[in-house]
Formats: sequence, structure tokens, C-alpha cells
Amino acid sequence: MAKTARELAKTQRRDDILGAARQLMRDGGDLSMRTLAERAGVSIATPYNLFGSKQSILLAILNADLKSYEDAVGQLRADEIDVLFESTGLMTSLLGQDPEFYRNMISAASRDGPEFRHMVNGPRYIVWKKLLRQATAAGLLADHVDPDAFAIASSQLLVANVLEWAQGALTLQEMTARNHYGLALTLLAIATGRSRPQLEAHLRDAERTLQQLWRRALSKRLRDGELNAEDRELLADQLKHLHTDDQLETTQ
Amino acid sequence: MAKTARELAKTQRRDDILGAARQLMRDGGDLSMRTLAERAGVSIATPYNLFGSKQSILLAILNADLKSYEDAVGQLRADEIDVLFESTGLMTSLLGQDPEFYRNMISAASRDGPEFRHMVNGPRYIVWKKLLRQATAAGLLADHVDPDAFAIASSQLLVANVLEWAQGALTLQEMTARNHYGLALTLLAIATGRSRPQLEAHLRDAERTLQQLWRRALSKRLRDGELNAEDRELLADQLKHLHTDDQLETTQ
DNA sequence: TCCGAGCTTGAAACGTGTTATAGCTTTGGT
DNA sequence: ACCAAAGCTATAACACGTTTCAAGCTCGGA
Repeated sequence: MAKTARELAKTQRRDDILGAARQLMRDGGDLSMRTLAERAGVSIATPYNLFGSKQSILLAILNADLKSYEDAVGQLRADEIDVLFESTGLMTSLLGQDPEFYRNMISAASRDGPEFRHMVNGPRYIVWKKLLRQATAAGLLADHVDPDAFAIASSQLLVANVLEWAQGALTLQEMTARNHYGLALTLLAIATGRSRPQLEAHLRDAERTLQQLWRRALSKRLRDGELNAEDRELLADQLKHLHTDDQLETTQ
Repeated sequence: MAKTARELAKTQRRDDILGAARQLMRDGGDLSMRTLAERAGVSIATPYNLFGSKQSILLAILNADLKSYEDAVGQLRADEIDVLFESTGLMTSLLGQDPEFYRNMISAASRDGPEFRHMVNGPRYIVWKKLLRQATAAGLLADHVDPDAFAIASSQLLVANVLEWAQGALTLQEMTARNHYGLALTLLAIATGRSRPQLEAHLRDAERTLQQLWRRALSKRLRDGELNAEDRELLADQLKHLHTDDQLETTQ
């Protein structure tokens, strides 16, 4: 494909636009079509000719990255259950490579219209279902459940967490812990005897991590915060209920 | 409050604006601040003086409705487990009362910024946690799980389903079924022996409903659809895997 | 070599949410 | 009854995504 010089120039322009969008997303944050066109050395009309809309440009970029994520998932070597957890860890790594960029990208791409969900729930979802089927075939998940219904419910939790992270409501750490928690929780509902202990351990781990994160966040707000006495008491009360020994080192 | 005539006039204008927004959302769909101001008999600057932003207006409306929803949830009388399912049923009723309106409202309110999530996850979430605590106290849910972590995970599924419905990706029926499914699934993970049979029945019911809905949607697409042979074969194959006896009467 | 097709360009325009400013009306206190 | 302030109105403006359109360029094929 792309034989003639004209077509070459066209794909060149496409790449220029996508590259400029990546770069602007990375350091700018807000990406306007006019600055994008200027940065790509192209007229304002050209991105619309080549992509149709701003959203299409963002989705094209995200799509490429998600494709490479999928490939990485395909190369995971682990227990049929652990591979599910590790695939969410890969997502964390991907987002952590360039948080600014992905945050802007995802929140901008998911803002307008259902295309984002469509993209995520379409092709990606097949990979997820395949992983679940493998776990079922290995006798680690009950085989009487509908794979579609379960795959939808479990993946929804993961997508929701990523979106919350993109909106700035979660740290990457908390997103990961929530992913693990939600995954362990839903899997536990359809676990077989063989996988139950493993999943319960995952659930406990995720729960403990979440409690530690919350505890640390609460202490921080109590220390730093300019709050009135009422709020302060409320926070202190919440903190008391998180009776977990908090011994982690990393501070986010 | 609202003693002086000036303040009375102010709250009057507030109500006019909210009422006009409700009405425009209902039949128009897209709500522009200029038409909103015109319809409310007010200048374009006034809504910004009184509310600050378009989103605040939408959130104010949604908030009022969610409050009445909460009251209805508080008056539910049922088994500690079933009350959870029925509270999602109440949500379905609320949305079903004026689907156009709520669809536009929710998708518009959730589009920009984290305020929507903040509103939903804030006050509403307390009610949800209370219901879960009651079920735990009744011995129907394991008491060793962190109530916050579980409440977050389970409510995320419900919110995600409502958002997908608002975006037009789900019928109200399918949203309800997904809510029941996700709820049964997550609860099952922390069920005690007493509640397990009940939850398994809920899960089976939701699963069957989903399969019926999917089956019917697939048949419809096969009947109506202008599709190429390849897609047609794919759909027929999917349909075969949904080996459920489809005996419902209602059609959408 | 040269024409025509395909594509980019530049600019203008539309509708959007939002803000700023200047003027006018209303109102509460004296 | 009047004055000053509070607060609304009208209007213009900004930046944004998006569309449109005439004009021009560049390359592929004859």
C-alpha cells in the first residue's frame, strides 16, 4: 500500500498530524485544532480531510497504543488466573510511561460521544474474553456462567477505574489496587475450588493496599489541610476505622 | 430564608432557569445557553451569575431528582439482599419516567469534568454503603470485607451501566439486567451460606434475561439488517451459542 | 509536455460555552 | 422621597471545533 508519491505524501501528513498531536498532548495538555495544524505544518482544513474530526485523531493514537498493549498481553506467561491480574498491571505500566499524555488523551477521547467506549469495548474485549475462556478451560473458573455477561461486568470495572484515573480522581497506585480488587471480587464469584484460595489472597492484598493508600491520604489531609473542626473530626474518625498497620515505604 | 423581595426575585429566576432547562432538555435535546436564557426570559449573563456554568445547572437538576430517588430507596421494605436489587429497579423507574430527558441530562452532565462523578460518588454512595452494612449485620454478607472497597466496586458497575444507557448503547431493559447481574456477581463473592442460594438465583435470572435480550437483538439485526454475507454468518454463529429458550412476550 | 484529477490551502463563517463591560432598573435604608 | 448600592441586561468579544468554498498546487498518465 501507499505506492504513488501522492499517497506517500498523504500518509506522511497523517503521521505528521498524529505526531504533532502526541507532542502537544504531552506538554500542552489542551490541544486545539488550530495549534495542531500549525505545529504539523499544515492547514486547519487538512486534519479534517484526513481524519474527519478531532476525536478521530485522538482515537487513532490511542488505538495504536492499545494495540501494542494487546500484543504485550498476548506474550504474558503465567498462571491462567494471574495472567488476568498481570494484564491489568501492563495497563498500569503503559499509563505510567507517560501519565500526562495518557491522562489528557483518555479524558479528551472519552469526553465526546460513545466512540471511545465503542473502541474499548470492541476489539479489546475479545482479548479479555479469550483470557477468561482459557481460565475456564483450565478448570479455574466455573464453566456454567455466560462468558459474555461475565466479561462485560469484569471489564467494566477496569475501564471505569482507568477513566477515573484519567479524570484525576485516582492515583495510578489506587487505580491498580482497585483493578485488582474488582477483578478478584468478580472472579471469586465464579471461582472453582482450585482457584478460590489464590483469588482470596488477591482480594486481601488489594484490600490491604487500598486501606493503606486511604489511610495515608487521610493523614496527609489532616496534616496539610486547612479544614474546619467538623471536617477534621470526621476525617479522624474515618482514619480510626482503617485499623491497618501501615508499613509501606513508597509515597507516590 | 429569602426574605427580601430581591432575594425572592432571585430564587424565582433560579427556578425559571432550572424549569426552562428541564423543558428544553425534554423536547430539544441539545440545550444551548442562549436558547436557555431566551426561554427563561432572562439575559445570557444571568445563568452564569446565578449558577456559574452550564454544568452546574444540569447538576442542580440531577441532584434534585437523585435526592427524591434516595428518599424512595429509604422507604423500600424488603429482604436486606433484595432491597439492593430493588433500589436499582427504582433507578430504572426513575429513568424510565422520562428517558429522553434523563439521557440528555446525564450524558451532558457527565461529559465535562469530574463534577458529575463527584456528585454521584459523594452523597449517593453513603446510602449505598448503609444498605450494604445492613445486609452484613443481618448475616447475609461476610463481615470480614472492607465496606468501602466493596461499595466502590459494586456501585461502579451500576454507574457505568447508567452511563452506557445515557450514551445510547443500552436499552433500559438491558441496563437493568446488567445492574442485576453485576450486583449479584459482586455480592456472590462475599456472600454467606444463607444468602448464596438467593444470589445465585438472581445471577441466573439476570443471565437469562441478558441472553434473551441479546438473542432478540441479534435476530432483529439478521432480519432487518443490510449486512454483507460475512457479518451475517458471524451473527448467525453468535446466535447459535445463545441456546436459550426465548419465551418472553414484551418486545423492547 | 501538458492537461486534468485529486488534494491542500487559506479564509471566512457558524454555533458553542464563557467572560467582561457598561448601563439601567430595582430596592432597602435613611 | 431620595440615594447609593446591588444586580440584572444587553452587547461585544474570545477561543473552541467544525464546515464550506473558491483558488491553487502537484503529481499521474497520455
